[in-house]
Amino acid sequence: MPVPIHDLADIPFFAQLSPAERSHAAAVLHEHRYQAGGVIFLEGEPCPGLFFVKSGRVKIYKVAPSGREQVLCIMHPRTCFGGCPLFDGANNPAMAEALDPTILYVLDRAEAVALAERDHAAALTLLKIFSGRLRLLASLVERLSLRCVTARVAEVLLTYADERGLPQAHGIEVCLDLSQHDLAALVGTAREVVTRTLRDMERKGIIHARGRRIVILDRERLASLISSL
Amino acid sequence: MPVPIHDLADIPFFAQLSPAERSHAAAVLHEHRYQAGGVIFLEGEPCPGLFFVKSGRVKIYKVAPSGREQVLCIMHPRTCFGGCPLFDGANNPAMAEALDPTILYVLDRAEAVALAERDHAAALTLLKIFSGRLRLLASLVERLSLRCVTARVAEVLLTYADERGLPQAHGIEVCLDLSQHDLAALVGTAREVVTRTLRDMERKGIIHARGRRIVILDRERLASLISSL
DNA sequence: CCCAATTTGTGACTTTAGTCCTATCGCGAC
DNA sequence: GTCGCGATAGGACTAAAGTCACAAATTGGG
Repeated sequence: MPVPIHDLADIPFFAQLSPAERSHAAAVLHEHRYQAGGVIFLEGEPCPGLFFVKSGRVKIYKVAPSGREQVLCIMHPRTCFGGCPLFDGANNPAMAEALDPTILYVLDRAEAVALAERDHAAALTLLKIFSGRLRLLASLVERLSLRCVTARVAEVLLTYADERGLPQAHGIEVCLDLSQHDLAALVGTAREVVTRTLRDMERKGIIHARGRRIVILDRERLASLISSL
Repeated sequence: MPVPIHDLADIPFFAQLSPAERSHAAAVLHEHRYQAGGVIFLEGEPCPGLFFVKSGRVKIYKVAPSGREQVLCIMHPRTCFGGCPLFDGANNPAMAEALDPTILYVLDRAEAVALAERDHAAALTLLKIFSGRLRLLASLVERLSLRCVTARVAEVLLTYADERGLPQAHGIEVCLDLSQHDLAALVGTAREVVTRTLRDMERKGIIHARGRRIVILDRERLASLISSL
């Protein structure tokens, strides 16, 4: 399954490659499709390669024996994941699952390693990507350890509002496009606790939740919750 | 303050450089000394460069407004830290503080970036290092989110036992060389909780704690605590 | 050796968050 | 429409962890 070159241009990692490398990549990439909920890989398995999200979203997460999940990161289109096992030689550190119907481009393990070893610019790009990822995980650790559930939920809402919020009559409308189960896994708590937290915010007039769409009525108060407790 | 070249040979990052790059590094490195408790850098500051631990240990951590700390990582001799801001362009994601009297070698920000851009092997080495760091943080997130305090303490004890434990008459002796305050920050809880957890394990005959030295009496039972709750 | 400062140990209490269970809602398939 | 299923709401209870206050022990300087 060869991948059209022009489809690679909008993925930053490929955009940055030399034209020669880019067309070589296009020739060796594989396209994979998943339906929502489809498993991409499991923790502990050897990593098949470097994954790029063409469309859809991918949830990278850990699972406890009890079944509780903790999301590490949700990968959006144009981003890549699955790189760390290629360089530290170990297996997948977490699970990956499609949140939406998703199309991924996969660069085989051997091809990806060879590319990083052959192309200095590609290696530097990966270094940048990994740096950002480290920062993200560090801040996740901070939130989990040092902030209460309310603060964590508030932060997710505000982050999404800033990135994707639609200004509206009564406030900013955010569409998380996550079930409460996934939202709970994202903030590291149980589903019921998220329900209660959202209800609470609604009762206080801070947000108005209708299904997956949430309208932020009082941005100030929501922001102040981030530092609560 | 030039650094003797032979002092660099035992730091993996430098060992892997070409002799020319290594001697250039030696010429531009700065040596910094800190006493125990000395602040190396603060979260949010611009990062001055890439740090290498010659001797001593460095605690990388986040602080809450309340003063509670969460350790991300304790850096031992021969390891490096402070790299991520060099490549993602942002500021320090966390604090760094010496746990012991510590000697660091510092490669200026500009020198470090230039080295990674000039020397492909150095970039790949950093990629390996960052990969390991990502895995470490991911597992920290997992522990914080999905495991109880007892399990987290048990895991730290066993990890140290495997890395540094001295076989002894009644079990394996571990010297954490951490105050309970730092141990609490390492597992992400309050000091009192760590005290109680250790006392509990002692009462059950799993460990015997005398000051900072802990003897693991029943490895099996300690290991089984890791999956508790 | 002794004092001050830090570290450790403990009890009592509060708060937060997790669990269990049941009810209701809402959407899609048919 | 309506049946059924998964998602959401919510009440009641439990358990884990955080907090506070203070006592005891240890350590390292002088």
